[in-house]
Amino acid sequence: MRASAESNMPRNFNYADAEHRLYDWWERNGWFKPEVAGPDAEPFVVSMPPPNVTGNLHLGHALFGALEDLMIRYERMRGKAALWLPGTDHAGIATQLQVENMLREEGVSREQVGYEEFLQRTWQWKEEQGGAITRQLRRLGASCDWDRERFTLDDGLSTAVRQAFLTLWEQGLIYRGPRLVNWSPGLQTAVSDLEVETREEQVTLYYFKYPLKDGGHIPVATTRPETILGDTALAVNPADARYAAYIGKSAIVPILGREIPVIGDDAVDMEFGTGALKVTPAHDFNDYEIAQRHQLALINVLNKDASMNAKAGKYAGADRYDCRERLWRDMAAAGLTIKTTPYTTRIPRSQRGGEVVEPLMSTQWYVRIQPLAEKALAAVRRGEIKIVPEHYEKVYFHWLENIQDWCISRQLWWGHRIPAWYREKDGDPEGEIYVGSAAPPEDGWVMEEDVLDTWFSSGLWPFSTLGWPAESDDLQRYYPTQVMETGHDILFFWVARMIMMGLWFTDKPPFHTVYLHGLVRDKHGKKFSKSLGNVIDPLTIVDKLGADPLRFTLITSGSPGNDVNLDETRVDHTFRFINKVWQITSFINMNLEGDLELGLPAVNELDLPARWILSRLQRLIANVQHLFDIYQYGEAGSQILAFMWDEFAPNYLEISKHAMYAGDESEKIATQRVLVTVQDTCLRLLHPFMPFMTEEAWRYIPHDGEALIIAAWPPADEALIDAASESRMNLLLELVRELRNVRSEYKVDPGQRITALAKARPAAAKDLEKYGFVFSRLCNVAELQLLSSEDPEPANSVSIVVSDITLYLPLEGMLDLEAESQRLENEGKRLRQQIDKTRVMLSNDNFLNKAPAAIVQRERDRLADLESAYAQVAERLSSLSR
RNA sequence: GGGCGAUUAGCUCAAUUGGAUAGAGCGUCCGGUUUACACCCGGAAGGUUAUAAGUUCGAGUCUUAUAUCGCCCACCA
Repeated sequence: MRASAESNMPRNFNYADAEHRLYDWWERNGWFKPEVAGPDAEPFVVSMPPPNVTGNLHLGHALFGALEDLMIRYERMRGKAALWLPGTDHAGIATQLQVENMLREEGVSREQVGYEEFLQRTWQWKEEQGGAITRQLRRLGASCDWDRERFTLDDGLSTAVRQAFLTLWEQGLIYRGPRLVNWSPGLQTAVSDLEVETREEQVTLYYFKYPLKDGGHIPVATTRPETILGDTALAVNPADARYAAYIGKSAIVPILGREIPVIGDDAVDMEFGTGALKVTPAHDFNDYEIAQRHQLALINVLNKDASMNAKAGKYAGADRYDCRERLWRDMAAAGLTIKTTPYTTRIPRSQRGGEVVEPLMSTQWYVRIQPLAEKALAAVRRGEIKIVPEHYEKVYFHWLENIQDWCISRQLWWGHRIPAWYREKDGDPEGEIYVGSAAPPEDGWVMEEDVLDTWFSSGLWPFSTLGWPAESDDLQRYYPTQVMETGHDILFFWVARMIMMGLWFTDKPPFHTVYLHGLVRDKHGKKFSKSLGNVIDPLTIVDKLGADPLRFTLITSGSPGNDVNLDETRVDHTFRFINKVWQITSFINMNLEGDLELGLPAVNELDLPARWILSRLQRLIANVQHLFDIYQYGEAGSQILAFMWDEFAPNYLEISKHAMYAGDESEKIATQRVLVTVQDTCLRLLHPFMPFMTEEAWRYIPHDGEALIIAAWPPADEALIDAASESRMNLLLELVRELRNVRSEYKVDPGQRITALAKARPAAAKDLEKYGFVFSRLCNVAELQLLSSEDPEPANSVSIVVSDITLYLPLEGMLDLEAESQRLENEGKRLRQQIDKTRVMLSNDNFLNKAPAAIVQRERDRLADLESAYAQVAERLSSLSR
């Protein structure tokens, strides 16, 4: 078919104008929707990791946006029903904190405004702020199906959450009970193990005397003296000769005077501290286990805000740290203290807010996770789900093999209320529990106030967003999804839980591949932080340079699973690459007139440069395809860039000017068709990386189809791979390189058109004769004259030797015989070294027998070339010295 | 204490069935208003691929050890 291109192409790509225009155009035409591919198309579905609904776009979002949009656009071009399903997360703690901060600025607390009002304010905040993150994703070019956008607290997802909870409850996999939990005193909620981060910190280790009832004492060390008030035993190792005799005796809790037993337990490390351990089961996980073994009492001495409670005696009401100081002073006064030493240990802090978390007894809801974990382990072990990069599978296995029951209740207001009701029985207000999708009809039932961990709803995301538990059309067509692309930091939080819940509720792996990306850091590998002042706002980059440069840079700056260090000079460089692609398009555009037949001329109508560039193009397509298949998008992008910037633009474009300006009509058209084909292919390959510029540029070359976004992904055409043309052309390009080099070395005025004389064997001579214009275009050689082998060597010339070709550049007046001899000698030495090396290799029987034939042949060819070149250099040297 | 990853040019990074002279960008130096592009073009310098041993015809790539850095997991008070 024939097609024409739009004319009047602007000199530069105006991203600011084009980005909005194109995005609207794409969306208006329904091209983000999977339906564009037709009902029989194979689906390709990615569930977007839902960002915090009130969040703002940061580079982490930009990275996942760039990667997922790349995958989606690629599969869309391959004809799949590509669905990128977007959405946002209510993000329980994070959002609640934001609203609480807002209230604090108004001078009120959450408790003061009350539950109903607080929820209303939070919804209002969500409505006001909730659009920001999705608007920002649009600016990146994210081709999501916005009609299918979901929110973890919307009605459908709330139904899914209740259904999941009820099912697990009915299966006996949810239980409620008092346990020691990680308690966040500031947030006043339980948090899961995963939400606690421990970091080494400098603290004090307090040594003191634990008085014994019968007199004397046992020395003990602790980092948290206030927990002494909750001690219910003193433990020593039965094998410890110092203390074994005291087992069975009683000790007296300092200040409080409570009597507690001295017990023996292997868990006590004789080497550490004093070798004796105070046991506080209500405030220490380790002690809790000891208490279970010895049936010790639990005494909780902390309130929910981490102040001391009535059990702490005279310290009741004091903050935990005040109590620590006061108690220590009092103990010192009583002669019970020994010493304090500085000590480095890991302190547990809340991931949100960073306050020190306290182990505290409280009643919480748990998921008995073992059965779910086993399915999730099996799915990855059997290869039904693959993790990229693969080494994360080990991490995944280790976590799931050692998984603890999941505390799913949170004492927050913003979230999914746990569908449970309590009724008073025998004086216990929670004596009866009812779990169901709605309140029981009778009077007297009070709904559970706790909400579910945000990750409970996120865990259902791949199928809840498609309509589950209803057997909706979308669920049938688009579930299971294909790739889960997300950060490795939420492998446990989210990915593992999606796998567990997906397998449990739908009996299918929710996706077949997990692609993990790393953290985006600054150019020196430092985490972005406000205090360091190194934060880079992706939208500032988008405003300044456009979305395409940011996307391409993020994708090509790292490899899967590894952190991405973002160097802003690379964004600038990509910006220039985008301009380069635009300029190539512009060149082609201005060298077309009217219609052009699309596709390539017959191979026998193609000249050497055309065969060469098309062969290179096919190799590029094949490489990119392979790299996409193994998720190496960064390398794929770099290869496209290298092809366009280092081969197509500087060489083929320049060479094509010959046919374009000096060729006959058929040469001209053939060349135009090659140019258009190569550029069309490159734009298609680049589209998933930089959708805006490529879409806009595509309009300016003749093309078939309405839009690049829905154009077909190019297949590699093996028939066009032409190794012979590549090596013939490489010879010419190598000569060009050498020529430029010599010109530069001899400081020949770049504007000066020089003459070159050549001696070559017949085959190469033919190419030199026919394609002499290559030298004219690429290194300003006005004329290339072929000499016969009988011709004398031109006097006063510099010579260039490549393979079996010698070029002579008569540089009258510039030639320094001494320097030229030196140059040739160096060249000869270099060749000699390589010849020796290659000969050694080729005389090694092991190499000849074991290396693949193609490799051996390559070395033989290389040796022939090197020897031929060496002979010419040697001859040239001897004639210079005559 | 266990596990994982990284270590390549001054800086930031590539190099995926092991195969030619280890590539880019930024920075540095030299030279250019060549009608697609100064958001450009040409040239140059810069590397014992952390160290040591091993496997192999051949190692940046595979194995082992060491060093340094980073991350994850774990109940030494």
